[in-house]
Amino acid sequence: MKRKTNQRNAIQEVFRKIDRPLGINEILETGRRTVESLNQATVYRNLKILVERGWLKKINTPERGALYERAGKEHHHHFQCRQCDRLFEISGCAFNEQSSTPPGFITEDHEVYLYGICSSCRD
Amino acid sequence: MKRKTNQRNAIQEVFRKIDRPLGINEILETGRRTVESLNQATVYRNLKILVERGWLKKINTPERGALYERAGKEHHHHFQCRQCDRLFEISGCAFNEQSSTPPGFITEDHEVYLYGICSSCRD
DNA sequence: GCGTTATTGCAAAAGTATTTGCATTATCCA
DNA sequence: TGGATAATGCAAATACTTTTGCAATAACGC
Repeated sequence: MKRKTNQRNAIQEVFRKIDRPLGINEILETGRRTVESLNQATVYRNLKILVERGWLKKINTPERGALYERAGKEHHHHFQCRQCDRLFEISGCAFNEQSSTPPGFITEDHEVYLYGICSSCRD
Repeated sequence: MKRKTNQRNAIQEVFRKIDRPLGINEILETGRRTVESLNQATVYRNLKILVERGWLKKINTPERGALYERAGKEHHHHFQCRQCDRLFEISGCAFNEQSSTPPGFITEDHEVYLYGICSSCRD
C-alpha cells in the first residue's frame, strides 16, 4: 500500500460511516455510492491490506461467514438480527470464561453471538 | 427414509461413538471403518434425513463451518481446541442473555464459543 | 426367493467465496 | 509534468462445500 486511492478511501469511509461488521457485498454496494466503478476484486484486495495494516479485523460469524469491523475495539460480542440479518456490536462482556471451562481445558478466548430482533426492526 | 441401510447405520454409529460435533470428513472417514464403500454423497443425503427426522442437529460454527451433533441435548455451548481443532460440547450455561442485550433489542437465543487447548492436547 | 423401488456410488454440476493474470488507469515523486 | 509502477477493473481461474443425474445395488413386503 504505497499510494492513496479513491477506492481504498471509499472503503474506509464505509466503515467510518457504518459502525457494525460488514460483509463484502455491503462494503461493495455502499462504497460504490462514492466510487461508482468500485470492483469486488479491489474490495477484497483492500480488505486484506487493511487487515494487515491493523485497521480492520476479520471476524468469522456462524451465520454470515466472513465480516469485517474496525480493529482496535475493546473486547465485545455481537448481536445478529433475525429480521434484517445485520450484525451489531455489543459493548461489554458479562461472560465468565473460567466458570464455563471444563476441567483440564484451558480457555484462551471466547465469542458470544446473540440472536433476536434489533431495535429498528422491532419498531 | 423407508429402509434401513448399513450406510445410515454406520453414520449413526459414528455419532453414538464420538460425542462431539462432527464435520462431513470426520463422519465419512469414521463411517468407512464400518462400511468401507461409504460415499460422501450418501453422507450428505443421510445427514439431511437425520436432521429432518430430528435425530441430528446442524450447527454452523465460526471456524469450522457446518458440523452435526446429536439433537435433543440441553442448551449448551462449545469449546474449540486450537491445537486439534476438535469442537467439544460444554454442558451448562453461565451466560445472562438479559444483561447483555442492548436497550431496544430483543434477544431470543445465543451461542458461546470458547477457544483454547483441550485436555488431551494439553498433556 | 422375487420384484419393486429406496438407496447408494460415482462423477459431474452447481453455488459461493476468494484469488489471480493482465491490460489499463491513476498516483506521486524527481 | 513526465514516468515508473502501484492499484484497479474485468474476467477467468481457484477453492470449497453441497447437490444432482443416473445406472447399479440392496431392502423388504408379498
